[in-house]
Amino acid sequence: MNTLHLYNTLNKTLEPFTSIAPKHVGIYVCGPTVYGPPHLGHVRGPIVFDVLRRYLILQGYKVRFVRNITDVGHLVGDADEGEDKLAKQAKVEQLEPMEVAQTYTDAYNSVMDRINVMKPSIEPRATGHIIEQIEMIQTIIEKGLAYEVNGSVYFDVMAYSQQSHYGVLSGRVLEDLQAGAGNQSRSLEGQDEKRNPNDFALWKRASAEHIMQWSSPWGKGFPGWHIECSAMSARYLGEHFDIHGGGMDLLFPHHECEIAQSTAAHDRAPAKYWIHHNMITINGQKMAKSLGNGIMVEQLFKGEHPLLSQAFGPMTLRFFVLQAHYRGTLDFSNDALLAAQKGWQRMQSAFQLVSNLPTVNEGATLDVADVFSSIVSSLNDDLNTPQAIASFFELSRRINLVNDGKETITAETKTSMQQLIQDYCKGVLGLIPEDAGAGDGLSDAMDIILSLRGQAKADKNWALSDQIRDALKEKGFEIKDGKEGTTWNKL
RNA sequence: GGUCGGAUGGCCGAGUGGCUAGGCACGGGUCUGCAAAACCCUUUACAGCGGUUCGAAUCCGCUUCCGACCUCCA
Repeated sequence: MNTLHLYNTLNKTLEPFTSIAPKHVGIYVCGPTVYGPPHLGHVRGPIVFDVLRRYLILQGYKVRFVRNITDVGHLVGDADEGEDKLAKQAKVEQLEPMEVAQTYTDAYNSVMDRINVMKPSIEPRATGHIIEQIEMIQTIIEKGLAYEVNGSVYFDVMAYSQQSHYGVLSGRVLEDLQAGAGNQSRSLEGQDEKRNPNDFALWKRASAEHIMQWSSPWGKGFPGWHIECSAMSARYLGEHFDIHGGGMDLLFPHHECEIAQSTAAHDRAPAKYWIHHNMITINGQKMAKSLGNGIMVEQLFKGEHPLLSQAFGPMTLRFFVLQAHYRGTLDFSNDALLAAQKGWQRMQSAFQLVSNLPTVNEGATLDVADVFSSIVSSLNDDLNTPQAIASFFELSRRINLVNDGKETITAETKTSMQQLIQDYCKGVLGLIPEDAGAGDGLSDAMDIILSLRGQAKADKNWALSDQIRDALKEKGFEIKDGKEGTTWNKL
């Protein structure tokens, strides 16, 4: 494919991407609810949309990337129905809700930094946009598409569906929703206030013990579960913007409600493209607290989890995520992670060889034009990163062949190789070499150790040289003796 | 129950009418003090049963199994 195509959930088709405004793209991605430490499920979406953003930037677009922090709302399931998730956690920990939110926002962002996800252009918080949300609710009420009951405001789905299609995104039909088996046992608070079971809250009246609450035209309360994204995306990207992203689990009701609210308030659909990534599984099973198979990102980085045999670095994680297409499920397992780690290391060490590759003026035996075009067309095909990575392995193979003197390249081919690595691997995929100890003197210290070991080798003191190699390996440093000298890397 | 996805070799994971993706693991080899790396060779899979077709992992039907969502979730 010659141009970027994306699968638009709205139309269930692959569509060529064209921006609403020339050379500018607005992206809104649903961010985390910050009430717990980041787990593996938190990592996929950000990486996927980071690649999309980086690819658009490479193509010359100016991208405004908005990813919110949800620090209010969302009800707790289980026995604590109706209670605010953040408030609940706060009671447990005896902390201010905002303190909890801050702690986990920091934890989340620290993970984002480590896996090389670019910071959002704007990272708005729900609690910082109560006014915008209230104003939007008022607009919807004025249009006759929401109603107030006992200090709560509900979106009138039936009234809305008279003029617009409720269910455009999820393909859900109102009649089917009414049947809604499976959840009948869950009696939700305020259900009897609604005119119709499908109506959803825009604003909820807060009980006295509810910690997070704000004044509103309808009394003290807090915003509903979907309105924040509508209000903040409109504020920062406009009423109609390019791309809205999120996990498939948010498709219904969250995104469906967003579309309904925004359309009600602004008389137009909010986003042109809706992009949804699939979920992750652990050893083929859904990751869930009840199954006891949840893995926190920190546990992965430290190797501290019963399902993991060792620690896996941030780039291994990123590489692993990109080795699967974003719309398929991604299965985490120790074996799969080990495979990803090995593959990523091999690719990395090949890439390190490029700058020293010899070139010839004529009679070169290979080039990389085909690799270049296949990487570009893979990315254009709905961000097919696994295919792009396969091509990067082909590039690695060719680099190694040239390095071994079995094939030759021109200087132009070498430049192409460098461009591919710089612009596409580092730039778009965001896969950067994990530099072990740059700037902290580790590299210098290692040079000293390795030169001493080189001396031992020259003396044929194999016992000593092997001892040094083994000891370093135990500490996570791998030593490789090549023809051009000894190299090392951090495992 | 409703809606929507899946099932690919030992593991992960692309592809989607004819041309054995790729990674990891396994086995053999070259190289090497040994190891690692690198390179070469090797391993022909698409849940089952029917159908369409010159040809199907790819299209259609049925069956089995798995999963997601259906007002907590990334």
